[in-house]
Order: sequence, then C-alpha cells, then structure tokens
Amino acid sequence: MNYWLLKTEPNEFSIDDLQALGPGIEPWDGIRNYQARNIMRDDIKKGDLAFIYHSSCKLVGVAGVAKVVEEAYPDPAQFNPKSKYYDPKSTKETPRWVCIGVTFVERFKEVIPLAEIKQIPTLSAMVLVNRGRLSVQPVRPDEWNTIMDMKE
DNA sequence: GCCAACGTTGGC
DNA sequence: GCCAACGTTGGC
Repeated sequence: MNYWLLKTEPNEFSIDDLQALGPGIEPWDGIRNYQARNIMRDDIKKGDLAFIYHSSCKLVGVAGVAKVVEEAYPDPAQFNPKSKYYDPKSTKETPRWVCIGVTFVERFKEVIPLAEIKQIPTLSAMVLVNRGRLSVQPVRPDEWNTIMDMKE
C-alpha cells in the first residue's frame, strides 16, 4: 500500500465536495501533465491512500484523505470537445490521458497549512516542498505519519 | 496580480 | 536533439 498527494483547487473541487459524495466515486480527471499521468497509470493502486491538497486558494494545505477505488482508465474528458480538458490529439485507440477513481475517507477539522509543513525538518524532503508544480505526487510513509500527527 | 520555476512546443 | 519562446502552475 502506497501514499499519494492529489492537488485540487477548492474552487473547482474541494474536500467538502468529496465528502458530500459519501461513498460515491469521484473521477480524478483533467490531469494533463505527463509525470503526473505516469504516476497514476503505473504506480497508483486500488486501496492506496491520498492526501487531498487545496492549492491556489486562501488556505493552502492538506485538507483530508481519499482512498483509491479505481485504477487508471482513459480520462473521458479528453474525448469531449466541450470539456476544457479536451485533447484533439488524443484518440480512443491510443488515449493519452488517464484518471483514477477516489472516494472520501476523512476531512481534517482544519486544513494543515503548507507554511506549517514547510517548517517541519523531517518533511523537508517532501515533493510538495521541493517541487511546487506536480499535481499527483508520492508521499513517503514517514511523511504521511508526520502529517497525520499534525492534525488536531 | 506578480513572478519564479518549470513544462511544452516548434523551428532549425 | 537543441534551445528559445511561450504557456501554466501555484505560492505569496
């Protein structure tokens, strides 16, 4: 079992939206970055857990936890000309982009701010801290535990 | 809204 | 396959 971090802009989709789905499955679509895609396609497995991270908003940080319930499959949005994630270069025979399915696990009482995470020495190697721009990224078990301990 | 860091595109 | 130009991400 592995740990991940999934970024989302809460204006678009937040931990509250995920919670509102209850046991429902949310397709984690619209990922249009090759490195993030490769992680979803090759590494993320059913049963893995992921932090839901709120970016580009007032309170930037880790907002909760989701569980992977569907492994990578072609992202339907890439074939939909009306979607903002439409990719005219992708074909059904050789789809370029994939998504995964996640479900709600936990909403933290308070978002754990990025600023706070940056101050913890044992978290200084986190991809989140070192490499800003990657919307799907791995989290080490010790990093996972450290952040879970930062909750109220 | 600014801007740094990074990813992607496309000419050669 | 290099690299300049351009686009995007994302914290602040």
